[in-house]
Amino acid sequence: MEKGLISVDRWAEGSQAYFLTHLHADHTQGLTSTWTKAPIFCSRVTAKLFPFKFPNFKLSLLRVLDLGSWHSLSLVSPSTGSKIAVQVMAIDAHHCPGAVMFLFRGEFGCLLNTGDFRWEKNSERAKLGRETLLNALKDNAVDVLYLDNTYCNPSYEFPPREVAAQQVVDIITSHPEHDIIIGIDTLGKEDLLLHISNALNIKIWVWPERLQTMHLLGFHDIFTTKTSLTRVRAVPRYSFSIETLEGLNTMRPTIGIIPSGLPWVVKPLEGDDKFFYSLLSSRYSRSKVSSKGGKQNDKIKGNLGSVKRFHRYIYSVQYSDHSCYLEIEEFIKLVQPTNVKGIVSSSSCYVDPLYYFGCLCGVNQPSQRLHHQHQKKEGGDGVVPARTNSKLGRVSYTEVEKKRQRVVDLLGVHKSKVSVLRRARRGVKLAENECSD
DNA sequence: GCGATCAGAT
DNA sequence: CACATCTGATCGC
Repeated sequence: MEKGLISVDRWAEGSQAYFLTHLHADHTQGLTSTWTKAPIFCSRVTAKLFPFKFPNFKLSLLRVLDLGSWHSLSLVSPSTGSKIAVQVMAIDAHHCPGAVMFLFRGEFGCLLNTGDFRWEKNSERAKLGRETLLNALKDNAVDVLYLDNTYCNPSYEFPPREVAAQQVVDIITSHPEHDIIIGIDTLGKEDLLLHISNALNIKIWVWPERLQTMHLLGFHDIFTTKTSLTRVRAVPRYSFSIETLEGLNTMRPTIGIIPSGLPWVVKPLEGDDKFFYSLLSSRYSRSKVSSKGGKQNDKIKGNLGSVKRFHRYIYSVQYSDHSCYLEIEEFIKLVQPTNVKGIVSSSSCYVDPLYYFGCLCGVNQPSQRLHHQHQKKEGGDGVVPARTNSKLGRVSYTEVEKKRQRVVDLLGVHKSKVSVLRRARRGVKLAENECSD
């Protein structure tokens, strides 16, 4: 399939159909209320939330895809003018409300773009998703998997969300006299808040725009904007800081909980050496974290093993809407793609999924790998540009046959000119600062 | 002055 | 480091 037919979460000129996996800002940059380029395909829940984020958007351009069934669209080859039939299926991505993966098939082959996704093994919802995917893949081998590689490193381990949610509840119940604030984004982590509300039989405070979102999602009696009704408040994550907590504690005893798969980084403040540990990597988070309170802070009561209290007022709980490393591995084993490409493209921390999972993919069977590496040295045009993981001091790269290359260029990979330029600029900076590599 | 874009911070 | 998002500065009209 040629370039310029389809874009997933990319909004540059030149495609005939655009696909939106979910409504987080990093997947909609470039998309505006004045959009007229072409139809946008998304899930029903995303379509419902869409006008709230993009007021005055011309809604006739939105196309809802129901989950789990094939939809056909007919595109036109820009070069030959001939019709190209494309089928697409949206599959629950278990990320935030409305988030889906897109599975495409056509004469070009079969492509799967996960968007952002979480692939938990045991929840009922996850089992359903697994069945849907297996059924869809029954007759199709995935040529290229575009993968949410956010946590594509074995050091990223965290429990299922159900477990993490209970940890949050346990923290709250162990602070019966405290106000609680929880840092969240504009979308996502609703299940966590529902779990808290159910377990403790309380309402949860949210800020007014967030309440509107909750209402659009169909939650009507659980959330409130009246501070007096509850001691648990979900606040915007960007407003959540040590200073915020220090300030709140001058009024009432308050603790903060930050739910994230990432270890939370605290930078020491000048002249304040009371307590601060930098959790620079989850590698450390499993071993030692201690404040003046010592180990009792580390494990509060029984099941709170991965909960970190890294400040007297702040707890970090590993509640993540992205897949951990082992879940990514499970997913790749299930899909068995010929090739994998990461969709998280932030400059310096990109990990090529093939670095860890190449051996699970058709194109990198050991027997072929050596052959391809030899070819690479000769500079064949089937080479995908290499990415470096300088932290590991290793270079990872992918090799595909020419036939595959055309598919690679198709989906989810063409970036806007701006982002290319920006990345190039950052690349220059990096090169200046860390030229040792 | 306004919207779009970018750097920087949380 | 990054998650996803905000603020404030700058750019182009």
